[in-house]
Amino acid sequence: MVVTTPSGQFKTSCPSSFFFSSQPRRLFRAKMASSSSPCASLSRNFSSRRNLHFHPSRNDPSISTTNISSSNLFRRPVSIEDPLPVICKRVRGYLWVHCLASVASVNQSNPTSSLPPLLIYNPDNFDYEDRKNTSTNPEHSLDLWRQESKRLNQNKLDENEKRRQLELKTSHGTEDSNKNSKGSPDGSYYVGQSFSGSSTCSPKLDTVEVNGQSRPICQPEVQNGRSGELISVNGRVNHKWKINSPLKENSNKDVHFNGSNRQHLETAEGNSASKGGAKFDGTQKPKAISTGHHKNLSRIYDEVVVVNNISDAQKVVGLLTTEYRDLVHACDTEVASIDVKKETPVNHGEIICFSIYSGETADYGNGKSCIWVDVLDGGGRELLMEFAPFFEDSSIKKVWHNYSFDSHVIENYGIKISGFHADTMHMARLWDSARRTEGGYSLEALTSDSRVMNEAQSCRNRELIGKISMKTIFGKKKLKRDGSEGKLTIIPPVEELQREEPILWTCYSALDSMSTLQLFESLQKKLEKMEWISNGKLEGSMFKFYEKYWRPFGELLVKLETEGMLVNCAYLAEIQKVATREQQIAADRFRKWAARYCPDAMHMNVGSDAQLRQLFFGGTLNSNDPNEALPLSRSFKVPNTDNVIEEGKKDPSKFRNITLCSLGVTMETEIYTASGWPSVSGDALKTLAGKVSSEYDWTDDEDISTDQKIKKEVDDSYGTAYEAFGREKEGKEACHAIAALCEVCSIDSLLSNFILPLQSNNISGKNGRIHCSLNINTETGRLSARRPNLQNQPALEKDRYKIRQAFIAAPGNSLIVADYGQLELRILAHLANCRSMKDAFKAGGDFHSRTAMNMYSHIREAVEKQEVLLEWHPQSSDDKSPVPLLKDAFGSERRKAKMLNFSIAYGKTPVGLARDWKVSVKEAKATVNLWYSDRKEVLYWQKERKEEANTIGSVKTLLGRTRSFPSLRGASNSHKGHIERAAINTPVQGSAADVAMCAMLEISKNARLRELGWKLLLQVHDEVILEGPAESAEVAKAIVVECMSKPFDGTNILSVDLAVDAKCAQNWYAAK
DNA sequence: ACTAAAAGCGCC
DNA sequence: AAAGGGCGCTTTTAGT
Repeated sequence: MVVTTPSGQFKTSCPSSFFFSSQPRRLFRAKMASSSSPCASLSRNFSSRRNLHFHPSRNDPSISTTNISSSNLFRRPVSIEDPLPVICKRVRGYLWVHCLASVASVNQSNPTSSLPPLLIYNPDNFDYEDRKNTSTNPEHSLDLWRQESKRLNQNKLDENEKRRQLELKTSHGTEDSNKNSKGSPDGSYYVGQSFSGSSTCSPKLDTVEVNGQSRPICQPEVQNGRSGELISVNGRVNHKWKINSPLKENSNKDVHFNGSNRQHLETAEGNSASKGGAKFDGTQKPKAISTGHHKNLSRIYDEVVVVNNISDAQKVVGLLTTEYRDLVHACDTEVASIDVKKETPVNHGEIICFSIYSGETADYGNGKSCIWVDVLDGGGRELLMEFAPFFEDSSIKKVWHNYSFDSHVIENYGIKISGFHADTMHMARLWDSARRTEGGYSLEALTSDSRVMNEAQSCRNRELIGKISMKTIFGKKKLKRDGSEGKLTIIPPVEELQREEPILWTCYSALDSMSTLQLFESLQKKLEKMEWISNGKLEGSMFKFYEKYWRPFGELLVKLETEGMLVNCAYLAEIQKVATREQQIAADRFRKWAARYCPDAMHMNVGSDAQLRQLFFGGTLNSNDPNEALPLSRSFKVPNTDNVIEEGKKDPSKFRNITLCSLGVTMETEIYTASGWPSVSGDALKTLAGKVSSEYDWTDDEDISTDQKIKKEVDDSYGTAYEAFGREKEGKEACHAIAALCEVCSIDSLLSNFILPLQSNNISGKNGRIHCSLNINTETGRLSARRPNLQNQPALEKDRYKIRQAFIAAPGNSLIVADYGQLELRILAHLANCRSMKDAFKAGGDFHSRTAMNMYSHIREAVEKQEVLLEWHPQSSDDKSPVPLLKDAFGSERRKAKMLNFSIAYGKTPVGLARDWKVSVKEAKATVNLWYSDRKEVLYWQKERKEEANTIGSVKTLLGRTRSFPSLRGASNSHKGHIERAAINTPVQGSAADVAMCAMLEISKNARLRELGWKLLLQVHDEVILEGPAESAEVAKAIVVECMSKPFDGTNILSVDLAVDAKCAQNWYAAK
């Protein structure tokens, strides 16, 4: 897409989202590149970079259509109600906007004839003259657009309906409608909502693998590492480390999974027999196996019963459900057609095979003990369904490694798994929560660790204990051009392996379930040897803990994931428009200002830290190493937005260099990054800007009211940039400009972290519900959420676009959002048995005010004399308290008290507080002492925990989970400090997690809630969200509050009450 | 072309 | 000598 002016020259500053600007001034035309895309209904791309400049993408490989992974996309269906057919994606920071070709295309020879003018508007540059000259007008073309999208949408719906019908007829799979026949080269063809997930078994039509980047085999128990050496620089703590990320360490480092993993089941029902037969008819010999691994692995084959036809399946299922029904069975699936890094397994992924291992005593034929079922080619679905009686039998014990994933994938076939017995990943976490830095929790890492496996019972293949990674077995070094081996390891797609290397693949896959069972046995023994002390009482072994809590909890979490949260995508699309517009305005403000000092700043990427750092702090020394300094000016490669033709070149190149110099004044900063460079974080920028508005328009002073408002602002609301720029108008302008920059950054963050990804298809299943994965994978026992992380959605005050409003209840339903009040502080009061805190909680009311009162005698006196009130609950809107409230009269004291309440549980030091409060360390220390003076028990308890960590090397939570600190020995002092703070915090945070877990179990156990149809959807540490019929919302709310207040089998074992606040509403925002 | 590191930011 | 715990995710940039 090329953006031109009427004269044919390229223009910049054409924001992407100004479809309906209220004050358009110039119309930009879009020139349609002739497209060979099969999806002619889409235009080429409009592109805009993160700095929201439009630029032509003609010859730009970085934004060419071919290298865009479809998974980068978010798509919006063209609906009748919402006719803007926008398909955006982010590629290396650039926002792409696709528009319908019929609308966006333009006749090149006569540009005015066919371009609908509303495509993209820029309010600053709209040319009224131009508009007059065109025969089209925005209103008219909007109608055209609506008609066109309606028509297209209808076509797609019809097509989809046909397909669905077809799928209902054919019982499994569909014809490969692969990437060649669908979609444009970038995979960005139109997909309506109804397109995805229309059949659990069907190939996903809305995704196309472009680069084969995705990981085809799915064991998403592996995740990024986090932990390591702590370094801190100028008052900032940073975790600088590289710790074994199991994923990278074991399987994915330098591994390239070749080819598409988007292929799927073939139709060919008739092939079933021949294919299956050909594979394992006994005439085929294993391929020559050279490596030791392969040799060992192939021995597994003697243990494996290959099931690839119905009658064999019936035979083994018969054994599983009768003779061997009382054994513990380990199960594992292998799944294709899913990108586990980006997609939820709910309504995604296809099983190509699975294995069941019941221990060596089982005999499924010829003495073979492991079942391996081929469900890839032909008849696979029927074969899988034969196993439903086994999977669905609640009395048959099944063990999994990362149950969540396998459960979802199997449930995609309509099988409701029951009989969950254990998840070895959770057991391993319970046994040792510190493996993140010691190998992780992947099946491979666990089963290859003799410390984990030494309790496994001996088995015939003793030397084979342990999973072997795909990389080890199937990885091949990619050959370089000269024939030598490259660094990159290539692994073919799993379907290919299953077809091309059937024996090795069978062994690999069967080994997973065999390893899982052995791992289970070993971990069970280990947990049985661990004492379980809950709230000071010996309760038995930690395996009992597992059975009582984490087994049902693990199962519950899967249910939550399956439910998912309903998201209002139309709303998100709306706020996206608003956010993009506001970001654009702010970005323009900043850029115009910056260009006065450094012309090239007009074209800079305000999303680039390096460029900002150069602009503001060019020449500044590195605070770690005074021998290093930022250069005075530096050149950056930016996309050639303006198609500037550089010297000696004919055509404009894709990129060009801009030179950023510093602004010419010395900016002071106290905030540095870990590596010693000046920070350009939001905090740092806000220090420069001060608390001033970003609205200031310094280019024209016509807006008097704004001007007056500015004048009223006192000087001290300006930040440090005011002084740096000479304390005059220039200084003020600098502050306003930097404030605008802050706004750009924060809006950008909201957009790219929340608004855009929430609209993506790959994290939602059918029905527009988002299914994040909830993991028990933290050191403290808290949950974490991924894909997407629903636990960090913007909270009330900061949620300027009310993103939580997008999380809604289904029609006729309502949400209940219930959260604990000061859960961690209550836990601390209980654990430390702190009189003062417990009294304050017993008294109720505003805890922080009460803390302030207890800290400061003058406040206490004021309260006693009834000069101020601790709290006031107005009965009506004009009901005012007779005397001032404490939080108003003694605001700063209460703020300090509140800050301390939260900080002390985390182990914050006086130095840190002094920095936050901008007071001396001495003063901060005095305040901290004031806090402790009334809470000696807390001080003592914290000291105990530190000693416990130092002597025993571990601490415990309320319900008796242990967190150990293996890295304690040989730790540096700063590392030791970190461990001690963690030792203080873990019992608090971990016990709070225990309470939240119990509350969820209590809620899920509640028969009444179940009858009423209420279901848990999500947990955010001290908050749970449920959805159910609106008519029973109030009843359900009361039950939820009851469950949460008495979460331990209907009682509260704590010595403090648990305060619960609950609300019902249609969306998450309203319910808080 | 792919990856890792660094920086930053969202939540409780 | 530094100085708040626990997470997940995105982006840019540099290195291979």
